[in-house]
Amino acid sequence: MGRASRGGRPDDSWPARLGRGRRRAGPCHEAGQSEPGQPGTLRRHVTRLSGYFLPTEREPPADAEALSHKLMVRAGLIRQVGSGLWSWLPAGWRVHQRIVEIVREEMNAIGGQEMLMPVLHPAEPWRRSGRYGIDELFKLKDRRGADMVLAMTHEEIVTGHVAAAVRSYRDLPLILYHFQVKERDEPRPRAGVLRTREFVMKDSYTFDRDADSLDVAYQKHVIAYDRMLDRCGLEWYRVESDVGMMGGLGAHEYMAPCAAGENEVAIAPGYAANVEVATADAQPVQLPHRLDAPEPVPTPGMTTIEAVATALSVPAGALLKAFPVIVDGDRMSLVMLRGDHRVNEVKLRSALRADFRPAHPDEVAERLGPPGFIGPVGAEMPILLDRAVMPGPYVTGANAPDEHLRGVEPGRDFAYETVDVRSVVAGDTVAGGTIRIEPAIEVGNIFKLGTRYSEPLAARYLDESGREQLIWMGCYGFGPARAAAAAVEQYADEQGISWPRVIAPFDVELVGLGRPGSDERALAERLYAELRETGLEILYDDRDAGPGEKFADAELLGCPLRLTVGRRTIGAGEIEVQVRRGRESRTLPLQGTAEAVAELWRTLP
RNA sequence: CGGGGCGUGGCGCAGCCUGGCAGCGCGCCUGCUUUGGGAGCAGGAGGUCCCGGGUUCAAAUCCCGGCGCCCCGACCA
Repeated sequence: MGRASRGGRPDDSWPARLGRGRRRAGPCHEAGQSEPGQPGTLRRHVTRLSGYFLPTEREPPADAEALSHKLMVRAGLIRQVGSGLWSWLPAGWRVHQRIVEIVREEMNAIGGQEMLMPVLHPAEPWRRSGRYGIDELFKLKDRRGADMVLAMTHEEIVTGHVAAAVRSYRDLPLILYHFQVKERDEPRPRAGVLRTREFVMKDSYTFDRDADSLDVAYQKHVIAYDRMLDRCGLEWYRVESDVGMMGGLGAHEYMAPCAAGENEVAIAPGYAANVEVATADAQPVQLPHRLDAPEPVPTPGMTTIEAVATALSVPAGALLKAFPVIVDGDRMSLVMLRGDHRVNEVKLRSALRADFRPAHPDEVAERLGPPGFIGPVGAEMPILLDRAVMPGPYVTGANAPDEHLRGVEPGRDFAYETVDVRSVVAGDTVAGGTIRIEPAIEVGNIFKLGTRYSEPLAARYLDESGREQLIWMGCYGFGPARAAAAAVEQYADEQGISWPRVIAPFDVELVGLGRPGSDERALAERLYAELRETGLEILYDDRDAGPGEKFADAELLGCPLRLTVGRRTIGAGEIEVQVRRGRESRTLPLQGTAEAVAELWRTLP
């Protein structure tokens, strides 16, 4: 890699920049024309808007809903090719590549070794790992009829390489990663680049001797991910997440809160978890007085919590909701939770340590009673009681038509096992702190795989005593496109995008007003040359267009600084600089403008 | 996979119900004017009306079939 000098960089804390000595695969083109830099210095971009492919639109596409979708299309960053399939136009790709470069640096910093694996795979390793049946996996045949797949991740392949090459504990640990396109036949692509069928992902894989060593690799990724998210300028949370169908030993997701997010995150001081797995203390509920024994009450036609609670003048939380499930296809269990709570199927699945489905109405009728009136008293099946149900008298179904029971007390009136299977809600508490729930987009995840892949793919090594051992693995994903979209969502305003400065397509947009050939334009040209000397990346709006159009386009694209060269200020020996975030303007003296701009840029968020 | 909606010039849309010259705004091209918040005047280019079939003297419009795209839900190693 031609690691060019970074002399003259305005920010040495950010060593690598787009467009410099990149030699990786992928369609990363230099933007605009290039001018030869001085020997040993950066190759600088000469990017004049008059010749740059940045098709902005005044109106968002009619079918766009999410803010990032609308703005990224309007700003000329992305264009749609098909459902969940997007092209990145030059300015958009610059953003993407800046994020990629940050991720690459942080991966290298923890000892990651970059490589590249193909997108097209033979089906065989996927059959071996047991993932060939996944619906989201694109499957195809080659001309000879051999089954092929388009990779959604690369566990099978990378594990195969390691299995073939690693013999000894001395070959471990390893951190291998690549940036590669992933293909997923998503049931429903949505929201621009937020959920697509094809996207670039950084995925890394760690290979270790044992669980403790895997912990170390995992912890390295926590550090790297924390840093890359910070550097990208995103607001983010690292949250506990579900280990999913793959099983696994632990997992976290990196979530960027934003309105278009598809996930819900429960956040309290010192706590953050995906709502799918979040645990919290429920808000208390006022229970009625106790009874010596359950007492039937007529509830004709009242099959909902609301109807029964209203009729009996008790809060919904004073009822117990019964959720009958069929576990592993045959056994029925009854899950009981407070009437004002909802079953969390992800948590229930892990509590059961088995797959389940809700029981059908006829199964309910046969084993318990009429649906809408079922309860735990007299039920001959395992009863799982959510831990938010405090001791006391509750109203439950009576397993008889049009009848409920009141004064039902867990333990006295039915036996149970305690589980934690409810979805937390805003207002619950964790260690005294109140939970709020925010939508968020998952930009990265880290996952302890254990031996999930090393076993079927026979990735083993010999330990010090010559015994064969399975390799312990972890996998770690990061989506630059989602990070970019999340940044758009988090910082956009009425005028458009407002990039964090390190991932902006350009550092500065220079707007030359006046007619081509005017004094302003001559000054703008001179300033353009000076600015480039500072190492900043400049987009120069040299179009023959009105000021309104130029300002609007600049604010839509969202570069952190906008310089305006116009008659109004040059008479006073000044030029105007606008900070995009907040849109506040100030003037800088014409003398030493470029250095002052670089100085200002360094202070931006 | 269930529900809803849409497909007409580059973008946003009207026209469809009630069949009869394919329109509007923005953008684009040329000229002149204009140059600190999407400017004005004049002239101009650009459309297999998603595709196929049917009905009809005549289909963007009615009928049948298909394809594509969006939204909600389900789903999302």
